[in-house]
This record gives sequence, C-alpha cells and structure tokens, in this order.
Amino acid sequence: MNQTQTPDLPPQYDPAGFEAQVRALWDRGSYFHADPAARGEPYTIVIPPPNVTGALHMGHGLDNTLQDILIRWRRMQGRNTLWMPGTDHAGIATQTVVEKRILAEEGKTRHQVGREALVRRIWQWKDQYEARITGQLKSMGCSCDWQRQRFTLDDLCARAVRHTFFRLFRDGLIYRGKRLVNWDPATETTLADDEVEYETVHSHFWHIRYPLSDGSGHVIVATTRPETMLGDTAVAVNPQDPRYQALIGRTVRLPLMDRDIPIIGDDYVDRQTGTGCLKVTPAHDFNDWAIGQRHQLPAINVLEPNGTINADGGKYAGLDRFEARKRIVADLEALGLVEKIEDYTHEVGHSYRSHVPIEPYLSDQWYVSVKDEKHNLAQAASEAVSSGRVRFHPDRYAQTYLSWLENLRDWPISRQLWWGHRIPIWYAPAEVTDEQMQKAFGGRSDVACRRDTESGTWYVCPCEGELSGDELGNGVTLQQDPDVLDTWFSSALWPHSTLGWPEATDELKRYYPTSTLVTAREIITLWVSRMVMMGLYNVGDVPFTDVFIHAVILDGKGQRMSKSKGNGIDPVDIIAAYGADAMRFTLAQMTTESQDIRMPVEKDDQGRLTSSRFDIGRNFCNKFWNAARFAFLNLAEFSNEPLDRSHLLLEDRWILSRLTGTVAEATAALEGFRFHDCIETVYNFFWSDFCDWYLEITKPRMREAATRAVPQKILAYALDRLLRLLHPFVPHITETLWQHLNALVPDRSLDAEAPAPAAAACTVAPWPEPVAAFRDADAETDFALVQATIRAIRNIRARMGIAPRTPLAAAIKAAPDAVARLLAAADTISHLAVLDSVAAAVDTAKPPASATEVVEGVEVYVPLAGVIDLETERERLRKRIAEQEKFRDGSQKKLSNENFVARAKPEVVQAERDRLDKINAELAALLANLKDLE
RNA sequence: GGGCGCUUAGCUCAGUUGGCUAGAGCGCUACCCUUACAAGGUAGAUGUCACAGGUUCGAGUCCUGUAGCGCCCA
Repeated sequence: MNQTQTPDLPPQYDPAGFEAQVRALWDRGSYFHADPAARGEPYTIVIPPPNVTGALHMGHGLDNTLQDILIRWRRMQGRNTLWMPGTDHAGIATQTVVEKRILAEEGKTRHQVGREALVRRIWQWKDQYEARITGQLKSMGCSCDWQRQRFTLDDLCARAVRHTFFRLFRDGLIYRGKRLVNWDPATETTLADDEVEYETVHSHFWHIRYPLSDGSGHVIVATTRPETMLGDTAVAVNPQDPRYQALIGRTVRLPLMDRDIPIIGDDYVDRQTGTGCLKVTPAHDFNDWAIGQRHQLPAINVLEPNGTINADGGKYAGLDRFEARKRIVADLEALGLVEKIEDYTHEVGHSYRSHVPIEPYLSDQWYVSVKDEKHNLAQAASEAVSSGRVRFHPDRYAQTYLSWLENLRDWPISRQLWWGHRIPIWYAPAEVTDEQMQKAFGGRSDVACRRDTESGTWYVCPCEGELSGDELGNGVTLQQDPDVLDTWFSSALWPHSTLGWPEATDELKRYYPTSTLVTAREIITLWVSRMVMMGLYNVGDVPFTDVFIHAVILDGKGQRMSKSKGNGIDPVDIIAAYGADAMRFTLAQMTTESQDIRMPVEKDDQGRLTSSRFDIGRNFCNKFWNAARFAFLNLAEFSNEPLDRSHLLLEDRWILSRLTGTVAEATAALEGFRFHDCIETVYNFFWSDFCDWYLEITKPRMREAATRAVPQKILAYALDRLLRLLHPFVPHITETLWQHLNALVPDRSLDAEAPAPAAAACTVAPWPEPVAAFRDADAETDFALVQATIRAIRNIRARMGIAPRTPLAAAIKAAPDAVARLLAAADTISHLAVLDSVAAAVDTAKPPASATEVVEGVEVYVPLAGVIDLETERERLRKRIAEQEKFRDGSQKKLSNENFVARAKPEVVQAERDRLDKINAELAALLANLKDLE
C-alpha cells in the first residue's frame, strides 16, 4: 500500500496539537450560531449562568460538558439548536469579594470608596472573570452561540427586569412591608430564606428570673439569646399549663430595662421546652413575631443594621450583639437573676455569604407575593411539574421542587447592596395629593403609582428609564429606593430575557420554551422554581420542558469542591494535562443517577490539583487516535464500488450487527439522559468488538489486494459511525480525525441501505441511525463460539507457559453444527490463537499428552508432548470441576424445587434446564479429561 | 425535626420492570516492545452486594427495622 498517502499522524494522542485548530474550524463555519429562520425542530439550552465571582471548577466542567453533549447530539440530529451562553452578576457574592479585595489592598471600606466607584470596580472584576469563564468554556469545546452571549446586568436583561418589575407592581404582586427578615449584620443586607445556612452551634441555655411586678415571686424564662431581652414585650405560657395558668393577665418587671410586660397565654408555647415560660421578642424572632401579631404586642427593635445595640437598648447601646450578651449575662448574675446556665447545642442560621449568624430583623423590604389569589405564582409553578409539562430527570427531584413551593412564603426581593438591578421605585411623600399624582403621571401607561396603605407614601414605578425626580413640581422631589434586587430576580428571567422578551423577537418565538435545563440539585429551589414561576407569569409558558439534575463533584474525602476550601480542580489544568476530550469523556462516563461523584485529588509536579480519574478519558482518546491511524494506514486504494453483501465473512456480518445495535442503544441512552450508559456502550463496542476483534481478525485480509476491499469498506464505514457517535462526547479528536478521513475517503457509504453522507465537519454530520438489515443474531451467536474457542486456546497457552508466538496445533471435538461453524472460521482461529493447524470433528480423539479446555460444549485439545506439566493440568481441571459442580448443585436444587418449576415463568424454568444440561456436559468432559491424566 | 439519597472488588463506580456463574475502569499477578496503540496486548486473582428481619419458587434488586455517611429543607 502507498504509505505516502496516509496523513502524518503522530503515534500518540497529543490534544495540545490540534484542539485549538479544531475550534478555529468550527468558528469559521459558524456552526454554533443559531438562525431562527433555519429549518429543523428547535432544541434550546440556556446555560446556568456561572457567577462572575470566580473562575469555574470541575462542577461547572461537568455541568457544561453534559449540556454540550446534548446540544451537539441534537445538532447532529438536524435540530435547530441554540445554546445560549452567559454569566450572572451574583449580587452579594461578587460585591463581597470585591469589597474584601479593596479592604485588603487599600484598607478602604465600601463607604469610603463610594457607591459609584465601587460599582465601577465590580464591573472591572466582572469583565475580567467573564473573560476567564468564557475562555474556560471555550477550552472545553462548548458549542455555545457566542454571538448571543449575555450577562444578567446587561441592557437586554435589565430591560426584562424592569418590565417584569413593572408588571408585578401594576398587578399588585409587588408590595413593601415591614417584616422580620433574615439580616446579615456583616454585609448589612437581607437574605432570602434559602440564603441562610444552618450550622450546629455549641452554646448555652440561660435560665433567667423575671420578677412579678407586684413582688410576689418570679417566673423563669430560658433563652439562647439573652441580649434580645432588651426588646421583650411579653412573657408567654401555655394556657393549658397548670403551673402558670393563674399568672396570665399579670405582669412581670423586665430586668435591666425596668419595664412592665404582660404574661400572656398562647398555644404556641411548648410546656416541655425549657421552663415552659417563653420570653417574647417580636422584633427579633420569627415565632415571637407571630405571637406578637396574635396579641397586638409592640415590637421593639433593639439592633442597628450592623448588629450593635441601638438606643432602645438602654445602657447597652453601641455594644456589639455578642458583647452585649456577655454584659447582660454578667449584670443579671450580679443581680442574682440567673437561675442556671445549661450547655445547649442547636442549629443557628448563618449567612451563606459572610458566615456570621443572621439576625431576625425588622425592616422595610420589597416583596413578591407568590400566593396571590389572582396570580398564584407558586401554584402555577407547582402545576407545571405535577402536570408533567416540566419533567425532572431523575424524577425524584420533582418532590424537592414541589414541597418547596408548597411551603413557600412571599419572596423578599430587596437587597441592601450596590451591585445589581436598582429597584425601580421612586418615593413621594404622603402629602402629595391624588390630583397632583394624577396630573404628573395620569397620562402615562408606562408609569404605575400607588400609595402605601399604612404610611400613605407614594410609590412610583416607571416601566423604563429613570425619573428625574421633579415630575411633581412644587418643590417635591421623588427619591429612588437605594436598594437593588435579589440576584435571583434577574436569573429567574434568564430563559426568556436572553431571547429578547418583552419584545416578541424571532428568537423568543422560535426557541421558547427552551428544551433542557442542566443543573445541580442545590439550585432547584433557588433558581429552577423561580424560572418556572416567572416564565409562566411573563411569557405564559414554562421556561423548559426537561430538567436534568446531575451529580455534585466531591473530592477524595467526600468534601464538596469549593474555592474557599481550596480543593477545587480547575478544568483548564486538567485540559492542559489530559486534553479537553479526555476530561469530557471521564465526566460523561461518571454521570450516572447517583447524586455525588467522588474524585480523589492529587497535586501534579507544578502543584496544581488534578485527578487520575482522567486517565480513563486519556487512555480512551489515545486508543481511538491509534485505531484511526491504523484505519488510515489501511484505507489507500479504496474501492468506491457498493458493498457486495454476498462477500461478507462471519466477522463482517458480526461487526455490522454489533455496530447497528450500538447505534440504537447509544441513541436510546441519550434520549433518557443516561450519559454513562451511552458512552459505555460505545466504549465497549469500540474497544472490545472493533479493536480487539475486528481489527485484529481483518489484518491478514488487509494485507492482500485480493481480499482487501470488503474489510476496507467496513473499516471506513465503522470509523465514520464511531466518529459521529463519539463526537458529542469528544468533539476535538473526532473532528480532527474526521477531517483526515474526509481527505482519504470522502464517501464511506456501504450501499444504499447504509449511507454515510459526507459532511464538511463532523460537528454537523448527521447522527447515525440503526440499519435493520445489519442485525444478525446468527452471526453474533456463531462469532461468540469462535471467540470462546480462541480464548480457550489462549488460556491453555498462558497456563502452560508457552511463548505467545510459538505456533501450536489444536484439535477440537464438538457437535456437528459447531464443527461446521468452527471449520468455516478456521483461518480466524488459527490467526488469533497462533496455530499452525486446527482440526475439528465430531469424534476427535484426544491426542496423548494434550492440554484441554472445555467451553460452550466444545472440547479443545492442544498436544504438548514434552512441554505439558501434568500436575498443572490436573490442578486446573480439578478447579474447573469443583466450579462446575457448584453450579450444577445450585441448578439441581432449583429444579428439584416443585414450587420453582410450578410457579416461575416457563421460559425461566426452561432456561434453567438448558443451563443444567450444559453444565453436566461440560462436567462430563472435564471429568473424562482428568481421568485421562491420572 | 421533615424529606431525598447512598453503603456492591484495594480505589472510583455500573447493575433498566426480582430470574443464566454479580460486572467495568484503575490498581494487582504472570507473560508479551506481535510494524495502530506499553496511555497497549494476552491470560489471571480479588466480593458474607453495610447489618437484621420479612415477602417470594427465587432478593444486590421489593418491604420493615438498625447502623454509618451525604445532601436538601425547617
């Protein structure tokens, strides 16, 4: 053959040598740019926008690999695909990171830097990390439509946020309320319930005496937060509690504050907990707030936003909350009012960002009503899943989603931050009259105005743009709310805001609802549910139809990977060491239904974190690279004649049958989001069937011009199919090899039934379909017999210590049909088992001094005069006999069980009988052979 | 406290509705640089399927309980 025609491929897979060129080729072809006008059923994925807070780690590596697999597969299937990329501004997280950086480097707080300057600095940070993240995704080979890349704070997304806020406000779903919120005193902002993390804290239960006002005794309350007593406005007992019933209606003298507060009866109080007497601090405890509402108790706020005691805290004003706690306990002890101090371990809410304990805090906040009678957002979102319009995979996660919605409270959306979407509300004082307001804004349908029902303050919400502030005239100035919106408010719009909503763009019409959302389970409540709520409210349809929840990547100790723990692996480091495809292969191969993946982490010679898990992918890529090299070396003088199927040998029929089965299984696996199953199926076909057997078997035929044509055609066709099947998983290597194959064999079609239409790039080549005509159960059965026979001879060779290249002679005894099949495959057997002669007959006599093996009803004899070690052989046979006897006993026991025979399915019983026959035959042969040697 | 999940080979994990001798990769043992691949080939060893009950002709698989671990939510 003409070696000069073969492409010059290095013998080792070297991803650094081609990955960048491949991506450039895709760019030139604009293959990933979605065109709403193009044909094909749409398939859309919106990326879960990574935070610009930091760079991506392996969890993102997994998330985006899976998205890319899906989008590439669907693209090859001819769908009109869009993968929308972008990033999230991540309000509190990013602001905190930048603030910390400025404090560390310049010693300045955000207040010293100022709002405008700080926001400018955060934008710089965003630019830097957005570029880094984009670079990471591109290195991984993500086939996003980069021309459409978005950011949750960009103009398009901002417009969607404004329109959404306006609509919600106009519909009465956004309101301002004084409520208890989760307050983070470190960052001085409100947190949503799901931004609070619970940590186990070892603390104390302080039992404190509250004297009755009339001096006739005292009650004892128990608390974990003594400092909140400064704001106590009652003591509550259970009205059924005989110990305290008589006290209800009397008052106690609140120590340290010298204030009389009532003793009230409330069913909430648990008689078993603590002393059965509960101090009530409505402004600083969620349950106490509820009690306060029921009994019209005043709420006294004793905290400043930064966590220090305020003026209502008497002499403790100005102290930090924990310092105040110490002083108060000391003062109470001095007064002899501390009954006892118990050790107490409990769960305390902490800020997921600053990690300090949160305080329930009374403040004015904006809320979205989620269970409004007319627009019940939570219920609509719930129905979207329970009705099956949105499906979770695995489906157990639907429960997480549904139970969260069921217990959902109104969504606090204001954040006391500077980085984010500014709340589009301008305040006007209560003195402004309806007429004045009407005059200023009455003619504008794009401005909604409303008075606060309690304070009378005016809220003015323009749909777009800014108010100048002097719209009302008469010296009245409108003031914009200083706060920004919760990050999730803009993330919730992501599937439609990125497509241009509120405009009815071609993109929105074509690609909404999107198809699949791929994310991790901790985001189900924070994000997935809110996207469903807002998608239904804004667009009137669900944001996606399928949600795939993948595993969380843990390190070798079972710890979640994170930046703060320093145990996170950067995908770029893995790509540098293994190649992007090797990384992707491994990640996909690990994606089963399990919820966690452990990835033991090591340090490489440059101190970077890495993991030998990726050896799997690299080994695979190297093997695939070399199989393709082998093919290229053997595809010169390629015949373009259609395949003549009458010329197919057993191994040809077998490999085509296996190939078509692999195509069907791989496709079904992807349809069910079974990534592991898909890649494993293709892997096994490629490595075992294709490389280990077919390539080896056909080597002799490839060497002869007269026999070359058929295996060449099948080789080219199979390689073509494999390149396509593997492309979604390992896009760079497959594209590179595809280009080589195109140059060598432009058309790999076998015949009219098995077309392999060429494509300019693998990335847009049609996804393979099974070819019914290639299914061949007989070929698979027959070939299994040949394989078993070859293995039997190899086994004899290995156990007798005979060099692999030394030719042997083999004699086979088998049933008539098996004899015929084995003789037909005699060349194959001789070649792969390295024989210089092979004979098979029904009545083959065992040659003297031969080693034996019994498989599949076939007895294989290898004469080894002078070489054979009889004791080794006897030992081996005894072991096999013991093994078979064990199986026989088990099988006999089963079949002698009347219940089994009577009640099991007939085919199961028959299968067991067949199995026993087979075992008995094998056993008889083994025993006879052993007897021969004794 | 409520919910979900996990426990299978030394390691990381498969094991579709219960049904052939429980598998893969890595690691391990022996042999082999056979001109695609030593990141490879051939042959091999390794399991009380966490534990205890139950259902069933039959349980890694279903049910109950126990222990340990993880996550989500309060």
